[in-house]
Amino acid sequence: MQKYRTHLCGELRAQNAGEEVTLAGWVHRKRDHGNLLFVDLRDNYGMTQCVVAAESPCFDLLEKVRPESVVQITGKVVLRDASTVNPKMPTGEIEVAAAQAQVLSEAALLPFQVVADTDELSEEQRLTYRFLDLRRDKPHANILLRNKMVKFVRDRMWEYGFSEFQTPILTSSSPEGARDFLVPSRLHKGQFYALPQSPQQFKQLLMVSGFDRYFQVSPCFRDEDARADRSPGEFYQIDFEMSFVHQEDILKVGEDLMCSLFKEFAPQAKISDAPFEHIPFEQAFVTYGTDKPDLRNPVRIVDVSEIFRDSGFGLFASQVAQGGFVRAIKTPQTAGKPRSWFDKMNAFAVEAEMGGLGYITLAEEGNKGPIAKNLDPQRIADLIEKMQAKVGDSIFFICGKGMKTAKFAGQVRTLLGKELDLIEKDAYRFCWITDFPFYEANEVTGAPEFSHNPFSMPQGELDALLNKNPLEIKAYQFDMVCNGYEILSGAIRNHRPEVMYKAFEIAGYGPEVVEQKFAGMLNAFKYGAPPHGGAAFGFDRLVMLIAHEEYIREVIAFPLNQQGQDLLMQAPSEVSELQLREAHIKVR
RNA sequence: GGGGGUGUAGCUCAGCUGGUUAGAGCGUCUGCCUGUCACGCAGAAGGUCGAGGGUUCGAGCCCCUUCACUCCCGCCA
Repeated sequence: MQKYRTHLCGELRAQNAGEEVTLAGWVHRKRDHGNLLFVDLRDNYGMTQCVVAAESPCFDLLEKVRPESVVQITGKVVLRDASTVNPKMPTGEIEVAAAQAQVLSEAALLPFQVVADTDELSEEQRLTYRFLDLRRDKPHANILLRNKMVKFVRDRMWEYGFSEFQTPILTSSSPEGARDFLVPSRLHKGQFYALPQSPQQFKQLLMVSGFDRYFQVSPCFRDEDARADRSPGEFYQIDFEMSFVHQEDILKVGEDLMCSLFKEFAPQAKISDAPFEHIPFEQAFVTYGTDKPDLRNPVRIVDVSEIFRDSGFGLFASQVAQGGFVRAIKTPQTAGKPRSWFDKMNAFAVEAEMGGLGYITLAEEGNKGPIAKNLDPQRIADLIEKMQAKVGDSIFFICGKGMKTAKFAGQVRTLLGKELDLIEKDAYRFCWITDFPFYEANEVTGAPEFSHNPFSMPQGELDALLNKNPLEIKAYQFDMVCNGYEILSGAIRNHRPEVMYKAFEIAGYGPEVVEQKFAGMLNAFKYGAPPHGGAAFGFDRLVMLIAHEEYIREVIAFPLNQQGQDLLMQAPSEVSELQLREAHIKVR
């Protein structure tokens, strides 16, 4: 039987001239000169121009065939004249003189132009016809990039001595965290499986089983609303877990993996050297106003509350006296900005319902701005010293209480970085956020409750739980952040039942709750569990960063839309009465 | 659940202060064209202005309701 193709569409070069070849692919573009026709034939690997003379037996067929049809073309490779060489195409030195052609699959009229490089298509169009969208250069390249990255990561993990596992997709509802996707059980009326939010408990059980180092490219399911950097429904993690390790051993693996991955796939970019900076969680909210700082932005936030304590500037002084704080942001060479620019910054604060954004500008002829008039010279001098500010700089002030104000300072930092074009270009800047609080106070009652992850080990272990103020206990828990995205979350796990009981007791749960919620794991820990810990990278986000995409759906072949629907497969959809009956489901 | 934006030809969009027959580019179709590579030239077809209601002599434009998509907040151990 004749082969569909002898060569790929990106393959032919000048040295193939004279060979008879057969290509198969999609009709990318046609240029019809009446008695001479050019057909660009495209496949996964590239594009080749086929030239069809009026005398060719396949002229009529190719002249009529629609774009995006799949055709097979046989002919001789011919060198192009110097004047008709196309230096933009890798195959531009040659063309195939079509002698025979066959339409393998005729394309209907297209809903949109697949090859148009100017029009931005709507998300809805693209996802409804995702198979066409994925033929386009950039989406196609993104998926291939993802494919290479997953192989790279897998190879590295194997080199590091990790074993690869598969863990169940049909499992039980997890006690904390996001909303579960539920799957009704046919055999057990009224009972449900849940899709895993992560393989958390399974990977810990594998450690108890003695496998030492686990990893998985693992699908995770969370029934929460979408964001630009958060795909609805499902996503993939590079999940790993290690036995007999301390926190720094896990960090080392994460750093090595990221440094090698980003050097491989973003060789031109500037990349943080390992070890990455460690920023304690609470410090992150002071200096950056967020727990996922973009370190490409050089702007920093400084606490200057003490300078305003008991000062003549009543508004700030009274906030400080009431337990609030004043945070300052220095911006270089902004004193010359027009008044309107400072007004714009202030308007941002007003819109965020933060009152306003006071500032001082340090100019030769004297300090200006609303704050300068109300603060005595000594305090201004202290401020300038603390901020290491100089003539030409401005200092912005954020004053208030609590997390809301801290986060607002972070928004101002981001705005100023963008506004003044200070964000470092072509760079990936990594850091660790460490020392997450183990408990946080309930907003209403003030009682301690788990702030993040009840699986993680409190720093100081049982001793800390017994002797410290719960709200001051930190966890061996950490995130990795790159360019403002949280790309990893991990922890040293709590593998001691007695510590777990105590940790839950402080959060207000009796032993029966621990036994009920973590039956499997707790039972396993009673029979000899190694100290262990691990982490998981958000793989889609890594691809997104390297592909320079703003939206995570750009690196997922078949993403759900924002409403969690698959427009192509029409999911979710209604099911038959029989299916419902077997699943013991009655739809109201 | 809340807030913002968008919705006009197959696609991407314009449409002024409410005023004649709703436009452009691309695509499609027809004709012409032997060196293009986003080929070119000439012509044609193509519209429930998201839907419903209202105001008005008159609505793509104003008002109300509603739907869809999208971005953000909530949510995401």
